[in-house]
Amino acid sequence: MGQLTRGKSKELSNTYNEILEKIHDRDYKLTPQRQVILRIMLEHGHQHLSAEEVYNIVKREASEIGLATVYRTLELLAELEVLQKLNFDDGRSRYELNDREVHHHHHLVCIQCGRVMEFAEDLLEELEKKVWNESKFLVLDHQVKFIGLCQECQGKTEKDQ
Amino acid sequence: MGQLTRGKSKELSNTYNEILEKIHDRDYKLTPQRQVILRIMLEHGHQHLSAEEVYNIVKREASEIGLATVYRTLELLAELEVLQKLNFDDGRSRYELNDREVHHHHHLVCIQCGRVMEFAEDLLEELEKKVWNESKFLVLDHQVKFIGLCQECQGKTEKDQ
DNA sequence: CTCGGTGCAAATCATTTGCATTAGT
DNA sequence: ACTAATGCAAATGATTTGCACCGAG
Repeated sequence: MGQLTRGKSKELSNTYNEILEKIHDRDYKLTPQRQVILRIMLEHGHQHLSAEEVYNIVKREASEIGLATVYRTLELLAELEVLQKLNFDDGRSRYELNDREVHHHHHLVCIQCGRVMEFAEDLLEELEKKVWNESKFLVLDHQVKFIGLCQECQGKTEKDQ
Repeated sequence: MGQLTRGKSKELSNTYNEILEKIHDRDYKLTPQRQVILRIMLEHGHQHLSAEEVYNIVKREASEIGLATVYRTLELLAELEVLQKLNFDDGRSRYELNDREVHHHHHLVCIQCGRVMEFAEDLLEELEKKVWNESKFLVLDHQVKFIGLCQECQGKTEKDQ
């Protein structure tokens, strides 16, 4: 949230204004719908929202935006690398803010309660380097998902259920 | 990786017969459909097949199995940890053999041509340990996906297309 | 003024499900 | 025999798309 103003900054942009600028640079139009959805994603960026969830938040907070537009806008923001599209095998895509500071983290998906937690990014650079050295695949991004049992559910499985 | 023979061995099983036994142990019926699909997955286990692709192979090689049964069987085999369910954001789930020897590897997904390559499993144990130490989340499995450009497509993007 | 963007409804498409029939055990 | 498993076909549910209208540049 600091107001950094100087510096060329990395490819990823994250402040509201930087993103608006990015939209403009790519000759996309700055519609009120896009602004609303972007604002909501900036506010709820860590919540792994699905298109429908975004749609509902919009309906509650602002007036209303067509569901199709929500889909199209989320897709657009993912293409702009503002959002990251995620899949937790619950039958719908989810989006999270691609935060420059936090970069992305790993996801811990509990098979019992379905909750998704986060785990600070770590150790992947070394692996990416290795991928490049051994296969010449140019890594632009990565997603790491751990499937298992969260602390609460570990207790449960032994006794109940 | 070594041929450990003693000990209780890990949970994963992989030979045709071991899997049949596992099906039997869990009181699932050993139907010809399940045997056919299992055989096909053992033969094409590295190909990230979708349900529909399995369905077509069945139709070509053996007689025919209902698509719904293919879905149900793949789901069953995933539950038995014989298969791993994967998602490469192409709108359908894919399945790959959960090979005990190779364990699973990371996936390199090319954003240009869509091809999916594999990369030997590595370095994740350390990270899993860290996850446990810091968050007490019990990791049972993981999936690592690298998104980027394969060697061929790196050339293309600079000139063509 | 001109297109790209939006909203709606209809279309798609993967996956799931109800149910009568079949077949492992 | 007793159920679980199968195979349809119909239902579901997320996502996409066609198209008339609207509004950002």
